[in-house]
Amino acid sequence: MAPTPRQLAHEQTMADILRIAHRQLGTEGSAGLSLRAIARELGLVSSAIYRYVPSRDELLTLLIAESYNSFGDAVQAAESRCKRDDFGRRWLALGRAVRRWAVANPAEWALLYGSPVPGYHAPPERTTEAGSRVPLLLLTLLADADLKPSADDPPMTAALHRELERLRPGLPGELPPEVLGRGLLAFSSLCGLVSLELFGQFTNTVTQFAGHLDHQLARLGELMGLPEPY
Amino acid sequence: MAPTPRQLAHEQTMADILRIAHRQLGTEGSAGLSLRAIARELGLVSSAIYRYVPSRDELLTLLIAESYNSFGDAVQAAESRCKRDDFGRRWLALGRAVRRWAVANPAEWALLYGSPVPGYHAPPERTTEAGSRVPLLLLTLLADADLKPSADDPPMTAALHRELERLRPGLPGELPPEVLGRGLLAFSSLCGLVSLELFGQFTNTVTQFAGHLDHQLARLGELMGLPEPY
DNA sequence: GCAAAGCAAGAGCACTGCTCTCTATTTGAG
DNA sequence: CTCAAATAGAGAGCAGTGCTCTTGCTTTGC
Repeated sequence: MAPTPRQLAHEQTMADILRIAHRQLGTEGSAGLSLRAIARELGLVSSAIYRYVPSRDELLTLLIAESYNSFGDAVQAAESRCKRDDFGRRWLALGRAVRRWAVANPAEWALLYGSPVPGYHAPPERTTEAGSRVPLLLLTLLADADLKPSADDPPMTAALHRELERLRPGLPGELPPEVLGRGLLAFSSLCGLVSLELFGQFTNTVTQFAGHLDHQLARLGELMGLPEPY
Repeated sequence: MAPTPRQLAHEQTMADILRIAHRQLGTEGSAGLSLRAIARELGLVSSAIYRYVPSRDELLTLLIAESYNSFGDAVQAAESRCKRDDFGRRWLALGRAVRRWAVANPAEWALLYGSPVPGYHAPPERTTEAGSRVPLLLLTLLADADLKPSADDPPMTAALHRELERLRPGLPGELPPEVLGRGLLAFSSLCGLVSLELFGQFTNTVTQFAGHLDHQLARLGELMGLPEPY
């Protein structure tokens, strides 16, 4: 069962392709991702690249899955370093890690949370699981915190509840819909904050106050009912 | 000073180009925007299109500016139909209008608030003004509401304050930084909500609870300190 | 040892943005 | 009214893209 030299070479080339693709993504953006350019850089003729990657769309799917996991790893690592019962700090660490990863990998962030690549739609069965990792971290945190919905919060439909259960039959199922709604709002807000900073609406403006991300995270934590981590 | 037939024809062709470009944007996405396809549809040879549009990037800039104004018009119209002193309702109307426009023009929304078109960066002098219209509506609303910052809110740097004054020396200059921070947070959240719904993260999940956009808007309004519009 | 599988090369198709030259038409000034 | 200048369009062409097909060469596994 030892891998043959040929298999090793194949894996190596495959890794090279992904490495170059990630770099291209950073310099040229998702639409500038060119199979021919990758082949050229590898010293291959353009058609040979199709021995490794069946199509450009497939390469994009690979990059998306890889990025989702890199993103999930980074956020999970940061969040898991906090004391489990310090819910405010866990949220703060999560938010900071999200932004840190996005700033370090802007092209990948655009791939995951920006507008979809035109003409291409990622096959859900290969991306939703990895893509749900970070949202699930937040939902787990909310379940751990065992928050009570405020009395005057209007209840949400059970449809969303079921959708989340289908996604992961574990902890989130026990979340009251109101808490869940606030959690998803906080996550959307976080994505919006990071995207506006990265994609440069307002030029400096948002960049400025995103430097004060901690304040915004505190406000969102308060919105979710989490205790201040100070 | 009467426009010659030639000028009229030129304007007509120009309008046709933009119309077709918008349609292409909707069906193919921003990267699928093809000058050659537009020329073909107009019955022109591919090179003739450059009599009207100097380059593909320039066409994108035109589309962006047009979209920003269409967006600003829609939101402004909705917001201005509210009683001026009903601040909660003005926010609700603004948020609903933002989502309504985005759902009606998803490709344009992606152009404005999605990831930037790769290899292209919009010249700020031609887009930031139109792009600031909707954020300014919210800032004006906050200034009108004359909100007091909560005592325990940490102050933000004056740099952001100055940036906003430079942008529009009018009302926003009088906003306390804390109120401004909460307003920008609410706007970012709104963008995040709409983007997550449109770009299909979570598939149905977010779509579900974005149907309950009013609840989320109420939470954000509460976060800004606006009164409930009920 | 040899057939089978796998890798790479090369040519080629259809498409893109964009530039160049050339022609027919319209315009505006004398 | 005339005639040069400005303009719209046509056509060819360059460099790039994704992708397919056929053709060799090399390694693999029986």
